[in-house]
Amino acid sequence: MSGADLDRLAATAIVITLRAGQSIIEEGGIARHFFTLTSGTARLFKSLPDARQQIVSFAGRGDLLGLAYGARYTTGAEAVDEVRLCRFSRQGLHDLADAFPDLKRRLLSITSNELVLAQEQMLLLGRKKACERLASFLVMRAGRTGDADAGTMARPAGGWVVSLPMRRVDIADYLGMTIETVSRNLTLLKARGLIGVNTLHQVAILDLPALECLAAGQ
Amino acid sequence: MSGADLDRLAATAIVITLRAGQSIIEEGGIARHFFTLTSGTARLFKSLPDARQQIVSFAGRGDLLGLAYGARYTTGAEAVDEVRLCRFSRQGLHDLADAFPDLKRRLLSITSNELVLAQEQMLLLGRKKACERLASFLVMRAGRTGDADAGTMARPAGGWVVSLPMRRVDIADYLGMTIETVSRNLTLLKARGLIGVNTLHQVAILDLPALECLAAGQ
DNA sequence: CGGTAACTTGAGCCGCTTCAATCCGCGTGG
DNA sequence: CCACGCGGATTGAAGCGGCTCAAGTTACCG
Repeated sequence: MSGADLDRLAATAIVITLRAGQSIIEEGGIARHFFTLTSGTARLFKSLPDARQQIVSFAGRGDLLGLAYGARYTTGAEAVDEVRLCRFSRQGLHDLADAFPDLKRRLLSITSNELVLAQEQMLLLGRKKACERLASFLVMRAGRTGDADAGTMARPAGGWVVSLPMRRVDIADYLGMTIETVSRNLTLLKARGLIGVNTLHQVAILDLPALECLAAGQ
Repeated sequence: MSGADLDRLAATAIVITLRAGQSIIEEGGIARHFFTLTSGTARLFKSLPDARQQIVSFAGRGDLLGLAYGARYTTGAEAVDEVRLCRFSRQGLHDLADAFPDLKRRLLSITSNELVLAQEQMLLLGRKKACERLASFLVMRAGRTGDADAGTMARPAGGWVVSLPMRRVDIADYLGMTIETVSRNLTLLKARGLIGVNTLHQVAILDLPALECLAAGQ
């Protein structure tokens, strides 16, 4: 996006700050806006009538929300921790996309990328065992090299440190399992010496190669 | 795509016919081409080293293969039954997309659509029970209103007839379960009077509302 | 410190997988 | 035209991984 594009878009922008748990996008609602996340983490999810939930992705700083859909939002979005975002008119983007082909290329690139991630997640949900899922999740989180506030990591003496701003129930809903299974397998990975659990929301990766191996299903 | 675009693209095209089981795209291979499927059905899949497989989608007539990826194919593709397709140069498409912004819009629309379907499938794989998965699959297949040769349906006296060109193992790999569970649940749905199994590759939907209800998780 | 929400741990159970046997459909050749 | 053979599908029995339910523990916040 060039500076001029951004300026025109910025004219319709509203800055919003939300606390943990508050709703950003209502699943099935009419898609009037889209958002850019400037700080914090959000969960994008789909639900079944009896409250079963599947988190489709976590969004961090710089990510766009509410884009890849038609007239209605097909996923909901909620704040995982304190979230700041800019709200834009959806129509504004469409006008802009018509005027600036480069923007379309950018949107295509973002969407393609999300599709590849979604397909990787389908492999995880359909075919991986619980501990492989958790390993995949931790490796993926470690790969977010500080591009999001909540996903920052550093390399202290103890190894890679991964921050997990979400609660266990979010991890469970992302990996298609229960909080108990998440908890048990975290303990398991810790007992095997692959990770260290520093606090509830911070995990140290002690043996990244072994974790990657597990994540790959070997 | 306008006629002129197609003409330029067609200059690089090669028509290919494959038998059931033959490979179209090798997972992880360098992405030199893309394909349009003109008849038959293909499976797109991702694999783990120990041969566990997840089918990410089935492609029918008119679908594009090998598009939404980077330098390498992130999913493999194989023929489910006899498949005819046109092979195009990937570079040709990129040149064309730069010259004709409308094509980009089209690609974005296709990719967005696939993303929405992928997210729906994540909900299925992560949170639905075996019989709900099978019901979802059959309803989805019934929804393909004859846009693909292999997915055609008609409405005879007995109800909607859905054609399933793929084998049970493909259905299992698509729904994240085993062939035995697929088979058992087909028998179950039949016993409940929701479907009738005409042949191995053709199922009659006798109670679509009930099947949709089951698919939605109610 | 107390209170509460979130997390961990334990015990028992259930749905799906695994392993194995049988059945069916279809093509082939006698 | 029918017997045979083979790959794929169904059915059965047993085991197990993850779920459910329940209790205990920890982190966090006023």
